[in-house]
Amino acid sequence: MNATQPAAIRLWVVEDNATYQDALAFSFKTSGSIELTRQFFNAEDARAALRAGPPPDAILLDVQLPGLDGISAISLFKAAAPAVCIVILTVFEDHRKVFRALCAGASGYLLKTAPAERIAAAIADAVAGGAPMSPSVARAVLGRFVELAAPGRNTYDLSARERDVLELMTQGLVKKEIADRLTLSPHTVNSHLKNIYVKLHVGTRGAAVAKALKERLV
Amino acid sequence: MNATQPAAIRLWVVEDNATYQDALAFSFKTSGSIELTRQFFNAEDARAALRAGPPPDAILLDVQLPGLDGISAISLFKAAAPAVCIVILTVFEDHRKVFRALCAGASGYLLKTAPAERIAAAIADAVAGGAPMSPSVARAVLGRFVELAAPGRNTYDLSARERDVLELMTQGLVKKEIADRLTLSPHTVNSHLKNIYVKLHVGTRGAAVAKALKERLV
DNA sequence: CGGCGCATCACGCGTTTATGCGATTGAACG
DNA sequence: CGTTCAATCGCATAAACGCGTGATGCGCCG
Repeated sequence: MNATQPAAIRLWVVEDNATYQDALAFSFKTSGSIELTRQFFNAEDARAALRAGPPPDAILLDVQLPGLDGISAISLFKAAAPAVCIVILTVFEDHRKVFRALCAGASGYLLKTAPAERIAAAIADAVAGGAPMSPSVARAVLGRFVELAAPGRNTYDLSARERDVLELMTQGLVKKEIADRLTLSPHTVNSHLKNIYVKLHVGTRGAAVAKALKERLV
Repeated sequence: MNATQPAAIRLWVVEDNATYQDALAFSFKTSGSIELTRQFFNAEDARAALRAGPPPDAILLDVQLPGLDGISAISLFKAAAPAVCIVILTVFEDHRKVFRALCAGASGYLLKTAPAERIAAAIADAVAGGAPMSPSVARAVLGRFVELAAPGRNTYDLSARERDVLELMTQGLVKKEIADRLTLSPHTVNSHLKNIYVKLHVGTRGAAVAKALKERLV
């Protein structure tokens, strides 16, 4: 399909290595879908530019920078331009750094070992709502994710309906609201609550909510 | 570089839709780097084969299957062949399902909207140690990851004492118990509770506990 | 078929909570 | 030195809650 070409992605690059900057600029020139509108050699300048004028669609950001480091820069960039997609491009694969960058608001994390086409594709991916990462980075994130998100093994034999009720409890709803949300009588919700309390071995709403969230029952 | 061609990835596919199976088989035939060695139409047969013989390098697994569903199958596959890379390929984008699949041991998660080349690339990626995901899935995982890994920076200006009370609330204690634990009058606890509710913008104990735990305030 | 678990609904009682209205103290800050 | 604010305590009331004790219908399974 040769649809009308979509507007090119306006990209800024923040990278202190001039040679690498040039290489990137060259590869984007041939890519077509990405328009490299500005280049910076440190994060401060990029930040100032963000605050001064219209933001780009995406920023390709190195971590190792003179002065303000890349990871700290992420939050600042996001504060100045919340909608901008920040993709990290670095040689560092240190997991701590990776996680901090992502938590600070980065949309993607690439290693400089990635081929040029992959970098262009990743930027497009990030702007389109994805989260491009180099394979090893993705695997590390996934590993940590599983560690954090793995549901507790204790299911406490809650029925499906009881889980529904429990979930709404964790959203702070009161009995009547739960009843309305599930189209039930408040009496029925009462029954479910009682059963939940018995199964979770708790006696109060707060304890039930706490147990549910701590043990990831919902 | 035309190095000697690496050994093709031995792949099994578990997918109940015969037409889609054929389409996949065709696309892999043209890909070259992937050798589709076995095809199954349900998870039970695949599991039996895994237990019986040598495992493949990767398994492409649908979620919606007759009988044993794909997500439950992941753990079983992993138990039978820990080294195998499991890549989910499904139409479902339900986040709960995605997270459960990844926690169960899947290495990747693709939507069936992905183009054929992307699927082949993803399998190679997974075998090479990556974690291929469709953009929207990756973003959802990243979002949840940040939620879990990033301590909530919202402190809501809670005072030290209020945090004490909040923490005890998250342990399921009632007002009187909190008072005893902190050697306070129940009236004082009452005051703290009121202030906490105001600062957290909630109106009930359950909501306060939920917010505290979800946003890592304690 | 007959039990069993689940979901649904119902009532009542005593307790806890949420939320008004206060007050006094003491530390912090300009 | 006066103001501010957290921390402590007091009280009253209406609403929500916890908990016991029911009942009815439905589907499943041996």
